[in-house]
Amino acid sequence: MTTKSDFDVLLIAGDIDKLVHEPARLMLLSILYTIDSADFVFLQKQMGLTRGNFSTHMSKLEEAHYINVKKEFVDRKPMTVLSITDEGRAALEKYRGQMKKILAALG
Amino acid sequence: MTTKSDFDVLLIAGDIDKLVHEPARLMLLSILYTIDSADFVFLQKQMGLTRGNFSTHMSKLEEAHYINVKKEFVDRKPMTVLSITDEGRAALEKYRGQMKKILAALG
DNA sequence: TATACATGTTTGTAATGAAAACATGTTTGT
DNA sequence: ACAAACATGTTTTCATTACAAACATGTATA
Repeated sequence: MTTKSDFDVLLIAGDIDKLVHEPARLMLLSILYTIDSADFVFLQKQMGLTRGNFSTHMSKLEEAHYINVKKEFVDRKPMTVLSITDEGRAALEKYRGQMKKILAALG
Repeated sequence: MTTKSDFDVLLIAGDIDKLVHEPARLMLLSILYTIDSADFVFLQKQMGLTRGNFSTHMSKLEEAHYINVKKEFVDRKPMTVLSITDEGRAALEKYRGQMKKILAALG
């Protein structure tokens, strides 16, 4: 018989995607998951992050292909538009599944 | 009227307790939440961490008073027993509540 | 009595998150 | 027209952190 402790499900915490797990990025990815796309300044202000901090988190998600970053000009000013990718959706859904299991195991 | 976006609940991700949120510690705290107490070697092996890594995570949770660490001798060998504190339980429950809201907002 | 074993801790290091400083261009004020 | 303020992001710098290797201590064994 396989030894299956009552907490074995909790071990999946070790497989969590840290790129998604980090709070600021979880927030950003979740927002984009619900509203599909939004611009840099709007998101940065809503989330209460500095521009620098937001920028680095954005870049990491972009490098992972979890979001798309499109740069355009509006009223002669630069505007950066973020949108979630299919890969990003999949990653967040996987994360959600893992976290749900963990939370469920806590009763 | 207060501007309440449909993703406002996701902003609570910024208030998450990072001490609990870190995967290895979330795992450890969750295990102790379900089985109350266990020893160092058992936990370290189950969790698949090196002793050094486990030791530092343990210490951080101890410093935060989320767990108790008791050292004794068994068969003339040192044994370290970890147990969750009320404060630790409260922290994990708060964390669970926050994460549940976030996950729920994702549909 | 040395060699291996067992249990943790401390130290060294690479990665990370956060904000300040910087770069680039635009609008405003005089 | 020209400087100062504003707007949008990026790059750099810094402190913290997660991780594992090395270390310390004691025990069992050959």
